[in-house]
Amino acid sequence: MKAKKNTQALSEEQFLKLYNPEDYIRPSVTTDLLILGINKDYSSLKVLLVKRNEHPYIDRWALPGGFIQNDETAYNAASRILQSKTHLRDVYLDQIYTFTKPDRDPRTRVMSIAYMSLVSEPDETSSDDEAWFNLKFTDQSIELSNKEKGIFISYTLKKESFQNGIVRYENFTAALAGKEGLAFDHIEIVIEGIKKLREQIFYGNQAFCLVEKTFTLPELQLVFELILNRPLYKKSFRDMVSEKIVQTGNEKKSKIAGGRKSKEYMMKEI
Amino acid sequence: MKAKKNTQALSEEQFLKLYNPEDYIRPSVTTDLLILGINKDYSSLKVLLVKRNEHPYIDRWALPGGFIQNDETAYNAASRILQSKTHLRDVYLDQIYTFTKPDRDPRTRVMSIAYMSLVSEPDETSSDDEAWFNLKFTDQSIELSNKEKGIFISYTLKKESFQNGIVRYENFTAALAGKEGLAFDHIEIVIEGIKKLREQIFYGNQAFCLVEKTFTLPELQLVFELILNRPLYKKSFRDMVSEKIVQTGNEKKSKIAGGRKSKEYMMKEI
DNA sequence: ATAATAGTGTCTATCAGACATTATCTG
DNA sequence: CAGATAATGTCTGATAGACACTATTAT
Repeated sequence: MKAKKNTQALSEEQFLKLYNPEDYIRPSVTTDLLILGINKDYSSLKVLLVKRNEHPYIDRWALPGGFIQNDETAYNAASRILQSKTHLRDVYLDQIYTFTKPDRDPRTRVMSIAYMSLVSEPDETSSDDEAWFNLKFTDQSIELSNKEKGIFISYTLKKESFQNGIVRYENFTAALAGKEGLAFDHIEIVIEGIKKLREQIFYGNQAFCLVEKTFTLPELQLVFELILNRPLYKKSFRDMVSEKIVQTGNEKKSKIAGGRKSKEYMMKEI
Repeated sequence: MKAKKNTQALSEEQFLKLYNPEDYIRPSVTTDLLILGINKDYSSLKVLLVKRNEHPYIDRWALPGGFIQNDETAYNAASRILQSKTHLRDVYLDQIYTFTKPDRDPRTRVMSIAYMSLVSEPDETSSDDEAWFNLKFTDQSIELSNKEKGIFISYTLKKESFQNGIVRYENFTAALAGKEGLAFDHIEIVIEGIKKLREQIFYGNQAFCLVEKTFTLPELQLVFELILNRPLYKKSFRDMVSEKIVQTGNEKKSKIAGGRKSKEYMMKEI
């Protein structure tokens, strides 16, 4: 089969020798990471942002990201960047979507393959150009805030109806509400990532990535509620997760004064 | 804000002038299309394949695809390629996944942003290098066949368990069973596309893209069953779709002799 | 009439939503 | 004990699975 000639009577070997990648458009390709975690006191969803120290969008906050190297898959690149930021291994990491608007980067054509990572116990990195932000995602707005740095990034959301063939989508469109927003189109990555996580959280086991190895059901429920941004009924929630978990035998004291001890659980190994 | 200088004391304007895209890795980026349709007699799921007339994988069947041009989004490129193949407009077209293995193309680094399109009434294109193939996707195998051309492409599937952080995936891995398979990693695109379609079919309206504007419920049920590759209970199915459809008032005769006439339906406009 | 297909009726098990009750802990 | 939190009980309504039955057509 290798001997097969093409229309110019070239074998595959000859063809590959003559092939010049410069004949085709070659954009830069990056991967950007939506790294999510939960506050230690389960009061807020958190997202890791970095402050850009270079043009374009210099001094703006952005999702961590970087160019994909020659010998890497997009996943490998995302994994490398994730490790350089969090020093964590074997962490949940999944492709969200690929963003390709021609003008999304003013330098040159840059496409971005976005990944989402879910980590437990975000350690309090306290560098100047890297920080965990509180993330609040409602039907009306997205707010990213960091109290220590006094930064409050805010977008208002409009639900817009898109038509794809005969299928109608309800999609969020973000409009910057405050003075300065995230760099590039990173707010769209946040939106797509949260949307995907909300779709999957009931069927997959993503929530278990955001709690510690052992957890109580009130804690796990808070994780679900933070992601979905709505309260869940305690009994229904417990019924729903009951066959995914197993008791450790231990009990945990509630963080706040008063109240009964919680039973401790682990994810059930199949 | 434009006046802000970077570490080399360059303004954004100066920086962009000096910025050289050649300093970074720039792969070629294509989009490949999984274009699905249903046989006129609702007996088989169909996929549009093209025969490659150039190295690499010359003479192999492949998903239609092409390079993304300078001024296009990936969606625009997919839409352009789709129209050149099917001459259809306003058709369902959605991003599936981006494939980035460094060696997936022997020419050079080529990433592919895969899209899925759903069309009704595949017209019988009967050219030498473009044809609709029957697609059968079971838990054990994927078979792509075209009787007129005497082509039967077959892969056996293994369910493999992948671990992503704490989340375990059941994923299909394809191994070529026949003599020649699809070009490149296109079988993976088929797998990812069908997987995504199966996940969405009950919640979205994708099935309506595969039938004609008016349809009967036995027809619509066949579409679901072909995609899911399992039988559905008639009554449950009808209850499930009942609030998405509306009667036209017409009746349609069954294609085969004998049997009661079916009522005709349309998708309900919201 | 018979076979084939279309369309309904109904029972069951499951499960999310909703709310009430019991259990346990701190001060 | 009061107040707070954890855990469980129970009712309802919706729905998927399963099967049975009725209705309409062609031969």
